[in-house]
Amino acid sequence: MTAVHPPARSAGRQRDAARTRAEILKVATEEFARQGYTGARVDEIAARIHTTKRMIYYYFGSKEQLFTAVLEHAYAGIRQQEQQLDVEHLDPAAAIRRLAELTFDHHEAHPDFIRLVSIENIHEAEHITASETIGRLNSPAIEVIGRILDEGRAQGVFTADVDAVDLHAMISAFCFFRVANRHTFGALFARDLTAADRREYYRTMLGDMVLGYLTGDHSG
Amino acid sequence: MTAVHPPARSAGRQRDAARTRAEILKVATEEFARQGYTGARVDEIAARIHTTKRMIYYYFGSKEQLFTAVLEHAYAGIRQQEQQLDVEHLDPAAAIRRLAELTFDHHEAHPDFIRLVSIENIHEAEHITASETIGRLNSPAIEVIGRILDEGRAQGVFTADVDAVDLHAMISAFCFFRVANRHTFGALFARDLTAADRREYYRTMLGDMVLGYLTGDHSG
DNA sequence: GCTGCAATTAACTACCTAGTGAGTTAAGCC
DNA sequence: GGCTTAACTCACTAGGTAGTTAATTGCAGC
Repeated sequence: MTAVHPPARSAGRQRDAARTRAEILKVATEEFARQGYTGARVDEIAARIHTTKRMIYYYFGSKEQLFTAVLEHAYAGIRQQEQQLDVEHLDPAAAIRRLAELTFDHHEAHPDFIRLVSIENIHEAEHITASETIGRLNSPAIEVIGRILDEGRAQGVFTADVDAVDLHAMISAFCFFRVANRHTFGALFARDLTAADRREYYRTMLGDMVLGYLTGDHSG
Repeated sequence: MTAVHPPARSAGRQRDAARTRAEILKVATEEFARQGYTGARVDEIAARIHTTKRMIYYYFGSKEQLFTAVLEHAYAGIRQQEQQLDVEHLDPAAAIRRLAELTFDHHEAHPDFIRLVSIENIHEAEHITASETIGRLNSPAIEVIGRILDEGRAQGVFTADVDAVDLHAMISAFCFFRVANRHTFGALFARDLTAADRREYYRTMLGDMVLGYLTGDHSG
């Protein structure tokens, strides 16, 4: 908490541990998201924020630990956003649709997060698994979905045999695929899943899909 | 000379261009799927089939071209399998469910393909885009879905405003996510999306979801 | 059995890359 | 001002890494 930052000195950066650490984390997030874990270069991260590679090892210990810190930070951001979910004042169908749309918007707004998750899956979630903090965070979204499902079933509008985690998977699958696989899908089928003028269409499609499932006929 | 080496004509593998090329492609597929494009090692691919790195450059020119060849080969395999789709003798609802289930089964049976597609998306589909052959292959699945949709609408059972490509995206999203993201999803929500004893449940869920969407109420 | 060429081998190059050893400088404290 | 230490810099290592040069060998056609 430096009250006054004197103007930058000619040689070397100002000494500000918190800022340096935060900058490393931010640029590392971009680099890992862009290049993948193996493709990211520690030197490049250092160069982009005008520090040295040595500082990265000073603060994070290793490339692996840096990547783990990046993932932890990214997931913490998501969970924080989920805390602000406010859909339970709606009727169950509207609440689920709204929640799905918020997931949809979130994925679209954070493509780098999507890339990080894809990359972490290529590595079979080894960093997340090793992380102390990520697993402990429980997901507000799951709890919200659980309560909406209970209410919807109590009212008799939801007929599907599904729990909150699997419904979350269904919603995430649609939102994630649309962003993560847009490049290959676009190349193969000549359709841009993230085109601005189709955005509302897909948002509605998602809600219709989830509600179609929850309220549909399940006799076979 | 090499009295110590009893079998084989002492030094070197047998000369068989087709076999060598095929082996390179097969092992390269595994390596790229496991390690990602940047993480894969040309030396390692060569070592695993007891040839030299030079042969890889002899047959494929560069690491990038090798990866492109791997993608081309993988996609060709898929399209070939799609040729054998035989669902149009069923009524539209059953046909769509069956087709979705075949996609589901295919994704589950080919996790390495899923990984390759994830990896190629990290690279923004640059290799697929550069490929001469992949784009030309048109997708039998899209055409089959298109005909089923037409028939379903003609019969009045399908009400959703969707075309074949977007419906294919919906089905793929569910199947792809379940395999591709199973590691992070499992670590975060303690649920194994690919557990054998939940397989039928998810298969049914997919069909219910797609048919719930196609036959559901779309008034909002 | 010789010859031309495709297939294969081995030994390189030139650069990259994660990680480190060890010293230097600024800031807070007395 | 002098001391302490966190924050920072610089130069280095040791092993990897894609790609190459050039020589060799087996096989098909003659």
